[in-house]
Amino acid sequence: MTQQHRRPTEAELSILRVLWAKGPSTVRQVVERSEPGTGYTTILKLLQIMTEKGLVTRDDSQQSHVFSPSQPEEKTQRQLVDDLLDRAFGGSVQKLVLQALSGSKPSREELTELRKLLNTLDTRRP
Amino acid sequence: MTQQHRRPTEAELSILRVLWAKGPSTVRQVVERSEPGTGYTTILKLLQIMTEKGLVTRDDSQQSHVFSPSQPEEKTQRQLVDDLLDRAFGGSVQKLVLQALSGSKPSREELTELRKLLNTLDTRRP
DNA sequence: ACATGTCTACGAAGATCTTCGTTGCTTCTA
DNA sequence: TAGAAGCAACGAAGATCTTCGTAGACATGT
Repeated sequence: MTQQHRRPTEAELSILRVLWAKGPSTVRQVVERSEPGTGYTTILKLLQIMTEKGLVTRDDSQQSHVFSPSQPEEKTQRQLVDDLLDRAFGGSVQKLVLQALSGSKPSREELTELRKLLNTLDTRRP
Repeated sequence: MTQQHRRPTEAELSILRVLWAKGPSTVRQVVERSEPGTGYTTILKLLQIMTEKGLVTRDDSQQSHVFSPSQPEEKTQRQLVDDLLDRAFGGSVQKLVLQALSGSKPSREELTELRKLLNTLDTRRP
């Protein structure tokens, strides 16, 4: 049975952000690398729950367990985008991209990059 | 004081989807226009809460109140995208667009549309 | 007037999420 | 070796979200 992944909650996502940015980490490291204000046991508990859910994997060969994301950053991000696409945009990628871009006022460089991206997707087409 | 909008919850968003698609609606109409399985009073309660939060406005001049989104669809969508951008993509529009597109395998027509969109944003540049 | 149907309001239960205190185990150190 | 420090496990409280039963207001038709 493939463990189906529920969308990470708010607090879970903030932990995943740390693991993505800083790599595999102990509880203490996650605490230090997070925005201050959240207690040690809170983060420990969250990591335990995330382990149960399959969001992270735990290496307990050492005294202090080390946690890693169980999926690559990109895969989780894609799930989140697909989810938002369904829930708020009726599946229209175009609308989503439009809102993303209109909010951020992208630089000319970013626009150029995005054009390249479109070209890549186009030529890669089956 | 401007009522600051918290991100709509799951159930709230599914009601907003109906109001966006079908226009101002009574409770009964929202029920009929939603996926079946949710009771009348549940949706009534949600609309009451959404009214308190300022997510919808209520016209109670008639016997059956009529609810409308208090913000245009696009504004709420942009808030949701900006939010996801912050929470999951470190603010990188590019990454978000990449994931959105790689998930959906857009048609050539869609890609053309997106190019037009990029051009528009480019020439509109300050 | 009364019964029936429709409506809003309200409260509370159940589910999920977040937070942290406490406990007991292990490791370090004086 | 005794005490202190660091660690995971657990349980439970509090917050938020979702669901619905019940009650009361209002209209309609007989």
